[in-house]
Amino acid sequence: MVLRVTSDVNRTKRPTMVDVARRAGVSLKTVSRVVNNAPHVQQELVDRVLAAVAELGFRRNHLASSLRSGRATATIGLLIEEIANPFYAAIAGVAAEIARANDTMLIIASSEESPDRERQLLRELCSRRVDGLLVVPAGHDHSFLRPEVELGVPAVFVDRPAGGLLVDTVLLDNRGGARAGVRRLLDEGHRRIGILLDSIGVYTMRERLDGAQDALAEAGVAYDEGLVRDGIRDPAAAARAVAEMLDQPDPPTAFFGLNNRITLGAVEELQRRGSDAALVGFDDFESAHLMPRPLTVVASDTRALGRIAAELLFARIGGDRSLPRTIVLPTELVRRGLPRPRA
Amino acid sequence: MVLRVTSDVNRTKRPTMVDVARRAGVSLKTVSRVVNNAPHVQQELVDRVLAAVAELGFRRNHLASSLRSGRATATIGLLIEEIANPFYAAIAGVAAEIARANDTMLIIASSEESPDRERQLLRELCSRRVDGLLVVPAGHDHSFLRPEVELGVPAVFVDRPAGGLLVDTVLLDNRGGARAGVRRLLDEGHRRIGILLDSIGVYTMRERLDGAQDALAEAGVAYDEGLVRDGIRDPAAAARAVAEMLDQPDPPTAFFGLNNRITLGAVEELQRRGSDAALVGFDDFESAHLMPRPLTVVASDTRALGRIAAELLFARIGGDRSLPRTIVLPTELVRRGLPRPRA
DNA sequence: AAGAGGCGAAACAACGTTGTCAAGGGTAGC
DNA sequence: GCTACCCTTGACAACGTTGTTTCGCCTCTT
Repeated sequence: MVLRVTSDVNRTKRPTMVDVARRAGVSLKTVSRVVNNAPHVQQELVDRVLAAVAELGFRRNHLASSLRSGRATATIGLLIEEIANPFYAAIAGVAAEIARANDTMLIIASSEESPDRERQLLRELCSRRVDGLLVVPAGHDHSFLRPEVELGVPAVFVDRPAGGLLVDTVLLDNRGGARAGVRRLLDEGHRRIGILLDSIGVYTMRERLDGAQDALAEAGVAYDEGLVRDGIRDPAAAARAVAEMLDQPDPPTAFFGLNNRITLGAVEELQRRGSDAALVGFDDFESAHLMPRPLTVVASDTRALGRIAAELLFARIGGDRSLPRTIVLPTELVRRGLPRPRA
Repeated sequence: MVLRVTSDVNRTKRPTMVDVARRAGVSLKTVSRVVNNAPHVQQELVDRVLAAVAELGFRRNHLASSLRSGRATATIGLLIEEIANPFYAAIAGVAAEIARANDTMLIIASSEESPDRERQLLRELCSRRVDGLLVVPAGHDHSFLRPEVELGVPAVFVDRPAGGLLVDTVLLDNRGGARAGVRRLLDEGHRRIGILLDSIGVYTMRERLDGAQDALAEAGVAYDEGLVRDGIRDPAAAARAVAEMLDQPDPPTAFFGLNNRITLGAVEELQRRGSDAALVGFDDFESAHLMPRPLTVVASDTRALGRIAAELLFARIGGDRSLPRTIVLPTELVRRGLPRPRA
């Protein structure tokens, strides 16, 4: 027998089942059985193998394992806009919990609102043979995913619908929520309502704007495009927009912020000025109840959104072959913020 | 030639390079070359192969690829406590950005403060042959990672040090920051300062408590254990603790919240009562400047924490073999919140 | 015109694991 | 005592890809 000097020197290569087998004096297949807790292995051999595994620091190569077995990779992909945004962080949080409950790892990718990047990332996820995809879409055409979906990779779209692809979808009642929010302002007597939105190109924003228009139409108030500001990406931009609108002749007496970051910026500016303009915002946020002024928010259960989507995905992974569903979650109008100090 | 009926029927199996090769009438290896943009392939064959790839919807199997080539998997693992917490979300956000800049995917796993789960998840990540690990540790013993680290899997610990393992570490100046925060309260004349912390078992909490004690000692103020509340996990618990302490005889005139969630709960309770007790909090948060009362926070650059750690990790992945480093980032005392309304 | 050299393409092996099958040995049933 | 069956173990092939080697052919050189 050739003396092998590599036992301690060859630290650069990871030990494989072959190494473990040699060390334990058993066959490769027996190692495989022990590592996978397969039955019908003598206790003594099990012990020898486990000892060798521990001594060598062997760790099964998950890549080789799932390549050979053709079984699932126990990985799902989550595509969102941006992790640091609390809305997506909440979705990612539940997705992680549910993935964990299903012994599955979670790959998170950020599209940063770019359809190109979205396509590239989804392709990359597929190439890693994820068992399923959770997607908050940035683009409007997802037909490029059709081959994958037909090949059996389940996908669930979250918060916004897919374009050109019939898949499970979980949405919020954006239109109804916005309608209720604006109606509240109208009920309070406001007739000039400033509307602040991120980007009209985004599905949720269009829906919310439609809902706002619904409420205006129902109340017989003319829709004034001069009161709508598009392209507001962050709180600072929202604050500037509010400032500009208030400085105009015949300024708005109320504002409707179409997402949480916009609302935050609007609160800031109104507070800075001591303005008593009313404010309703879409999306709840953790510290909304501590806002220094009364604030009505169109709240939705973000965790439920993520949970339902993830559960649906794992049902599909588990073999559910029923027709794709679209689920719409309700929103709720909630009064938040601190009571206004007496004048 | 045998007529193959499988072309459209066999939708259940994914096309492989062999299928593409057959379709394009070239060898397997030529397909591999085309897919990998290798040189020395006739343009005509390239076109035929690409056409076959498109027709079949072929996507390279990344598992097989990195198994065979032995190259990196272009994946890193990030272990944190909980994604939904803004602190970790910020870290995950930068980690994702930097991973993306390095054409790498990011697997995020949540330990939920459980050392057992932490060990299990890290092992699982290693078994997937990630190229590197970013770890916000939950446990205190990480010697189980030694075999992996010695085998060349780089690991960078973030926010808390590793136990029993010499690896790169990026920390905040917890002790110095807490010392500065408490000193501010002492300078303002406070002598009874309530201290609220999550868990003394957590490194950062111990450090911050030590820093608070430093400041007290320097000012010659006796450390009163009765003013310290441990085990405060969420804002509601913080609010309850503040309420209890204020209802005691000889209540604190100031509070020090040792993390953002605790501070949030304390703000809430102080505001509810209209108490004028002072408050300093460790950790900044997005809406801190909108808090309804003056609030001094020990702010640190969370994104920098994540960025430096991720950059260090990719330097290691890129081949940096220098000795492990420990980097401590400074904190800053910042006045936030709204000016107190005139009495 | 013949040899050298290089390029294009294919055949083959291998990555680390698991599914399949076969074989040896022991035991139970008749 | 012999067959049949099960338990245990191992040899071998295969998953889908890429590194290596080989081979043929074309071009360039002298």
